[in-house]
Parts: sequence; structure tokens; C-alpha cells
Amino acid sequence: MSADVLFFGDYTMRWTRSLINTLREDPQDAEIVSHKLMLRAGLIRRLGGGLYTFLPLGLRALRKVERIVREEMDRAGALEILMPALQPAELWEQSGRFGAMSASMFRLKDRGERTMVLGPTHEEVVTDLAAREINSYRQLPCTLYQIQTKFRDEIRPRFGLMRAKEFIMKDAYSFDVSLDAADASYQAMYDAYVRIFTRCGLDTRAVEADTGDIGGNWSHEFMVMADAGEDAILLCEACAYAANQERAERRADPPAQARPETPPLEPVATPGARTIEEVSRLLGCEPRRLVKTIICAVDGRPAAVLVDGDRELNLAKLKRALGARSVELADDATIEQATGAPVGFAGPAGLKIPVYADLALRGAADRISGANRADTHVRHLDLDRDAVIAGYHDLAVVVAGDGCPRCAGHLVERRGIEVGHVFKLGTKYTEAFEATYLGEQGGSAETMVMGCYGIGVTRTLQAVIEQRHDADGIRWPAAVAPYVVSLLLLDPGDAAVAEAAARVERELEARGLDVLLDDRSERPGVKFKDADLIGLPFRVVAGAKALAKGCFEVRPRGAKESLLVPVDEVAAWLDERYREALQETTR
RNA sequence: CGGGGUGUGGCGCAGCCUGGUAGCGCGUCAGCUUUGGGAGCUGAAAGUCGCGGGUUCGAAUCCCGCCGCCCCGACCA
Repeated sequence: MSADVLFFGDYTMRWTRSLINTLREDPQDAEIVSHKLMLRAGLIRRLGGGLYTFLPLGLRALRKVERIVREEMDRAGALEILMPALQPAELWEQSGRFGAMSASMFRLKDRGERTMVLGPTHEEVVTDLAAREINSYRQLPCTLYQIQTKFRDEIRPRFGLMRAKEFIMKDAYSFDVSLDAADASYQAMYDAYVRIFTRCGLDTRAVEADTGDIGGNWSHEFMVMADAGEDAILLCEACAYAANQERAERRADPPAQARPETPPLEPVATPGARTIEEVSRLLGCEPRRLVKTIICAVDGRPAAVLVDGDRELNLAKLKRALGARSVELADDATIEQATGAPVGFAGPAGLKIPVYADLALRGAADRISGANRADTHVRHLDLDRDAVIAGYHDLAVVVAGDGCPRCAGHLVERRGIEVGHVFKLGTKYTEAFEATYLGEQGGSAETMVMGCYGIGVTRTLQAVIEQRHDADGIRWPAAVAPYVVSLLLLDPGDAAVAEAAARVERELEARGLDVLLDDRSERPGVKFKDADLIGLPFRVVAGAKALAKGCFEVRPRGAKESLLVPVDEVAAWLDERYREALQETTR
């Protein structure tokens, strides 16, 4: 009697029937560990740049994440819907985002020459829906969500599922009668996100974030802490302050009290020295002594922005500080026109355009800057004396060691993977789509207040692996694992072993624990290696050796030693450990 | 879009500099032996050497053009 004749339960997946092809070596086109492991463990396969097929094993894990998301959304009172991925372009013209987001949108025309887009997100569609379906305060608050494929023409897809052109997202949208009510909806989603990521076994931090093209005035990103993350995050070592680098603020240290008497401005020849580095080396001073002068186009008009020579300008903060619609670095022609000098020699003294300065420059004296003349800089720059500053703002990119804006502590920098993002949108979209309701007192229609909430589902799955692996492979958290138990049939030809394994398997199935049965005619070492690689939470070794003592060997993934458990007790033992593991999903 | 790298059976690579008609490991298939941490032997299938053009008696190899993929940067809900 051999194992392939059967007596295993209907729901058990046999390896020989599973399309699980593991790779012994790292694929050449994968860089980060989670991407390598997803390919090696046979979870996904690449079709093209930023495009992946989910194989059966990967899809099962994905469905587990989706289920958690769904349960927590439902628990938070959100209603699941499903909107089209294919959308008419007019909707995007109505919100004014057709231009703003066009670069990253896939567009196409139908046979009637109507322009369509493949939805990168669904604010437009859902707001249009809300405007049609919601008429009364009695229907509010209302939060709608969907789990759906999104399309974005990423400039550079990378790291497998981390940044793909097509990916699965959970997007939710709340509609409320007032700002206060919207705050409650926001908080409900925030809390749901904390539960979702905890259940997925992830170590996340919610950080303050910029709102970008999506608009609105307040948002948090949920970051999975990981060195491979694409985003820089600043955390206070003393308090709870956390923000992504785009958003992060810093404490303004008070200007020096005793200001040196600054000698008059003095031009100094700096032929060919355009960069901070070149000038400071030429003049033999610290980069810090220089004032970096950056010419920007603020809503199309030139302006100068000053930061310390050793600092970077944060365009997002500049945009917010000035309340501008768009801010970008000026092109060379604009710079030459605004400063009267080639690029690299700009300075605040004598400029005719508005000059904004980083708050660290308040009271700056005896500094060096460009002279607005070719091959020339000036010494002894005193901002109060020599320049007209239109305003001081926190404009520099924050780095580790900067002062916390909320307390006396200092900031540290870490990397993170953005898996979720919650926004308070206000009325940007509801106004554009006239999403209004009639209030309790009747009268004229009121505009709904909106929030939106995204989770990158496919990215979350990969982030789990990025955070939960070891040298041997994946270490799935119980709640996300594609199966719960790897059952290794070591002696398929041994009828007693096969029979006992089948009994254990049927008991596990009866308890709702999914089993992956390794019924291949491989040597034990191969099965052990693959079990480690695939990383299911528990491994049961069914072999003649242990069965001689009436036992199977059981081992949680990552544990050093196996335990001998009597065959009759294996299922109950695993069931108990599995329930425990579901409870403690965070490390 | 700029910079760098790379493209050779399913996967990982060598061969290219110095042209002579393709090789290694893994995987796959068959057989035998093996069986507790990626087995051994024997045999087999599988590659228009990314695509197009050029040079040459002859091109994986040299030259030109194009494309894919990966990394860095810019960009990004």
C-alpha cells in the first residue's frame, strides 16, 4: 500500500498535485530578501516588469491577508462594494486630477474613441456614487470599501510586489456630516488598521505623512519597519512623535544671542565653484558656513529659498508653508534670469524675487553665499542687513539628530515600507462632485466631509515576509500562512506510517487546520529544506523511526528541537499551539 | 528620463578579450542503487546564444541600431 492510493482527506493539498516549484538558488532579478523568498518558495512568478502571477501557494497567503482586512473593515462598520477598474476620463477631469495624476495613469480609448483610464485609485468613482446614492443625514456616516486591482504606470517598478504596475489594494472612503464626525470615521479606520497589521504579524508604526496629490489636510502612513523599506522615517527617541521624511518637522533652536559684528559684504572670486562642496573647499570653510540659495518655481513664479549649506530643501514642506499649488526647482533659464548669473552663484543679497528662509537661518550673520554674479561669492553675509526675507519657515529636510518638534528629545532615522495610508480629505472631492445631503433641519444641502484609507494588500503580504524570515526561509505568522501544517511523509512506502499520517491529517482537517502533505518520493533532506523555505508555522514529520514509539515529530517553524508527540495527540497539540499563535501575532 | 550593469536549454552561470558552429551545476524524464537536512551511477530530452543589420570563408564572440530585465538617481496616494 503506497501513499498515493489515498485515504487522505478531501481538503488536504498533496505536494505532488500542488504546482509548488521551489528554487534552490536565488533568482537573478530579485534584490531584497522577501522578493527572493517569494520566488524561491513558489509563491509568485514574474510576467513582465512590475507584473506578477500568484501561484496557488502565494494566492492562499494573499487570501488570508484579504480575509483579515475584510473582517476588520466589516467590524469597523464599513460596507464592501466593488467598483470598476476601468473608468471614464471625464470623472478625472471633474476632480481636476486628470492633469495631476496623468503621468502615472494607464489610459486607453474604447472603440468609440472615448478616453478611459485604468483606475490608480477610486476617489472620483466613489464620490460620484455617494453623490447619487446618499441624500440624507440619516444615511450618514457611511464608509465604503473594496478590495480590488489597481493600476499605476510606475516610473520604476521594483522589489517584486513592493512597487508593481498592477497590485491589489483595499481602499475605503468615509462620508460624514461634519469635520468632527469625519474625525470619528478616521479614528475608526486608524484603529482598524492597527488591528489588521497586528493580526498580520507585522511590526508597524503610524507616522505623520504628507498628503501629496490626493489632497486633504491630515494623514498617517502605516509603516512596516524594515531596512529594505523605500521610505525614510524619523522617530523621536523620547516621545511618540513619528513622521515620514517628507513631512517631518524639527525643533527650531534659538538663534545665537551675541551676534558678531559682521564686516561689510565682500565679493570673493570663486571661478568655476558652483556647488557647496566646491565653494567650501576653495574658501577653506565648513559647508555649514554657506547659505544654500535654491531658485524655485512657486505656482510658476520664481522665488529663492535659503537653507544652511549642509542641508537639503524639502519641497513638500515649502509647498505647504507657502500654501502653493505647485512647487518645483526652477530650470536653468529661470535661474539665470532671476539672479543675473549662471547656475551656482545665487545668493539672497539684492534679489528682486521673494526670498524665503529656513528657520535655522533666523539671525544668520557672517555667512557666505553666491553673489548673483558669475564666478563670484560673497563673505560676511548678514541676512537681516543684506537681504529681504519674505518669511522664515521650517523648510529643510530633517535628518537624524535633529531636535524633536514636540519635546526636548532628538530624532532617529529608520526605514519603512508603507503598507497603509489614511487621509482626512475634507471636501475636495465632495465639492467637485456635489456630494451633498439634507440635514436634520432641512434647508439647503450641505457638503459631505470625506476621508480615504488605503492598504496595499499585495505589498503587505510581501512586507510580512520581509519582516518574518530567517536564513532558511519564510516564517509565516499563523494568521497569514498559506497552510498551517507541513506534513512530511518520510516513508511513503511504509503502510503503517502512511496510515497514521492519514489519521492525523483527517483530525487536523476536522479541526480546521489546513495541511500541506509532502508526499513526494524525495529524500528527507529535500523535504526538510523545502518545509523550512515555505515556512508553514508547524512541521510534522511522519516517519517510521518515531512511529516505532507511537509518535510523530512536531516542530514549530524556527524552533531548534522537534518534540515527539503521540500520534493520537498530534492534532490536538497542534490545534492548541495554533490558537495560541493566532493570539500572539506580533513578536 | 539620466547613470551603471546584464541578456547563452526551466533556474543559476562559464565561454566573448584573442571569431572555427555551445558547455557546467541544478532542475526535468527513464532505469538501477540509495533514504533523517538539498544522494550516487547510467541514459535521455531540451538552447534560432534577446532582436535586427553589418564585417568575415566563418559570429555567442567584432561593429552599428533596437528591445527586455536589474540596480542607483530623479519621480511617486
